Amino acid sequence: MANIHQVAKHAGVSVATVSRVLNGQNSVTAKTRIKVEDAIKQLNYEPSLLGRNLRNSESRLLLVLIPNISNPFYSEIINGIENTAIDLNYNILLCETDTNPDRENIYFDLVRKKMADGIISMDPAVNVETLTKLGKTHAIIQCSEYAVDSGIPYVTIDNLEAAYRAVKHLIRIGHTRIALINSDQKYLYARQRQLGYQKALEEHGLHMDEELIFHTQGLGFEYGQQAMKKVLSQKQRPTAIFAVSDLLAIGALKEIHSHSLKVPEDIAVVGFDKIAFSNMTHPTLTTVAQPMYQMGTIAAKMLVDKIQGKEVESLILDHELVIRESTLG
Amino acid sequence: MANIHQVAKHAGVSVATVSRVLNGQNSVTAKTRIKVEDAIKQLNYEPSLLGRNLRNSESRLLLVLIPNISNPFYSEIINGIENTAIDLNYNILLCETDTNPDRENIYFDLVRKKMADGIISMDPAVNVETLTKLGKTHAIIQCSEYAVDSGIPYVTIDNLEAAYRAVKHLIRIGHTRIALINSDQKYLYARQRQLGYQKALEEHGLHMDEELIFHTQGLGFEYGQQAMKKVLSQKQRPTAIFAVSDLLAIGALKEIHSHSLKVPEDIAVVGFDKIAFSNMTHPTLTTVAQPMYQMGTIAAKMLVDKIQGKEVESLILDHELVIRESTLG
DNA sequence: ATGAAAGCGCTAACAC
DNA sequence: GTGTTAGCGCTTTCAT
Repeated sequence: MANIHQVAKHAGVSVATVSRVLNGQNSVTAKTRIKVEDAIKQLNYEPSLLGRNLRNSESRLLLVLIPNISNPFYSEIINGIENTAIDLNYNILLCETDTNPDRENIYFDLVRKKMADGIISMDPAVNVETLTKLGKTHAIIQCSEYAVDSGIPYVTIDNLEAAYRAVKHLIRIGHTRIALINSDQKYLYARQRQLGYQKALEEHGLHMDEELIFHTQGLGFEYGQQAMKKVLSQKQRPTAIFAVSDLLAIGALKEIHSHSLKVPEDIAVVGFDKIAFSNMTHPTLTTVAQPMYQMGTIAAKMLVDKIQGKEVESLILDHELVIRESTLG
Repeated sequence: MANIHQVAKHAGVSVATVSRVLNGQNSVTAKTRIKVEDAIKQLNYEPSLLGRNLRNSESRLLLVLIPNISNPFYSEIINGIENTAIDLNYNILLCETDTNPDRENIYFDLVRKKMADGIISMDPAVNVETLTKLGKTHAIIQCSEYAVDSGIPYVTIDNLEAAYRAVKHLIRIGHTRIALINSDQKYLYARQRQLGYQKALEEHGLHMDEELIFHTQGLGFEYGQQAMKKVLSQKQRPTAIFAVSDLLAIGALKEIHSHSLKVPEDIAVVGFDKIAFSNMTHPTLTTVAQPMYQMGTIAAKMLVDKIQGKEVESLILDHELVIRESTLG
């Protein structure tokens, strides 16, 4: 593997000139440029990013912290991040935290040790103090979930409003006994969506029955299924379910079916996120669409801006209620 | 941000000694070590990986090339890769190729330019020649899919045998008219699974009807749905479907339902991969379990071995037919 | 337009 | 056990 010195020697120029050619500076004669390019080709030279990055004090790597890679909600976001990163000549270091502080700390070290230029965090609650502190000295953006007073810019949607509209839809089509399948209250979105649920009920003079609120221990469908089991064991069964994620809603759907009940005839179901699979269930799932791809795109742009020292403002994106079969009739 | 020199100065020792402390060498007096550690703490020093990596001519990054991040089949594999990488003190650079040669080339450059120490490729067919060539000079492992004569080690399963068993199961429970929903034949696994399908039919003296073989243009469920539409438009409807992936099978399921047909009563369905969703469908999906997590684990180990110059052997892992509701009765 | 040389932050060979 | 120093491969300032 040749280095820049050998190229310079072979081309009969100085390393500075080679570097100029490499970086497309126009202060090089066409003739000299040709010589250098020939040498590069002949020696099969590839400039080392290790050298360049050290010199430039940057890694051109963005750390993406994601709780769980298997959750399809994040796939779309990552898509947006990656495409934007590529455009801006960055690459992403995808890191799964499993909501584990130790794990997250390993990844934080990458930015502390200059192996990453900044962080997009999607699970800031894991380690709020550390994140907040790190945010003072390093470029960080929060995406979807955010720690409110971390002072770190975020991009997200209005979860309260979105949940409010979802539940209002259920009320509008005649439901009065609506269960909430929520995840752990440690998540900001969980608290916000619950507030939206309450707001809708109150606004329509419906009694908010604590017995109709179920909290899951995890985010996978199996937890939706478990929760639904509890819902169905109630003496007075609700006629509708609002689940705070499609995954939970799909688990609920499964459980409803296994009791030979029909959706939406016996029970209507609304999910949240509009993951691809929500359109493949039987029946298809009414859900709240989040602009996942766009959110990723924006988070990446914000982060690169931040890295470059620009001012960055938090952003709240639009959502949309998508009515499908699970709430028909 | 302090550097090693400032730490050395502050501690009253040389940079070499600081480096020794940093790397846990035991040739340092306890007293000296303390001094250094104090200085590190006081200065809030974090060693730069940029410097270290340049010096060591390594990046400690593994490039993971994946066709599509939204496909849940890969999520589990990536999980295995990442956990193993962390254990071995590496990190992963996750890159989505979208089966696009240009895109892949951008990523190949990362390893050519020393920003990654090796590659785990999951879609080697995109760019076989380039990959083969790169494999001569760089550490590469193929995972799941592989280019047969690239000479690059791989870890996978026996796709022919797995498909053979899946179809045999359908035959055993009485089906004689079995359609194949296959993806593009450009994929090795698609060709291998089709051979397994044929083998099972032949072995039972069943006629292989070309009209029962359907090729999709893509891998998402919408393509399974499309294919199923064609299947159902046949004059003589098959009684069973073997789809080469769960995603396709789930799309097929959807289409079957929308024709008010019942699975497995009217049509039995078998998928492939055992993705998490395959247990959430209605009915649950009979499928072939691939050891995705283990495959990722092994691929990562193989790659690190290769990077360290060790000999690496290709590996074929076990699979398992998981019989669920979609083929009951 | 080009070259010489310093230096990014680190490790390790060598000397004591 | 510790220090001195070269050098990993690059970019950039300052000369010329």
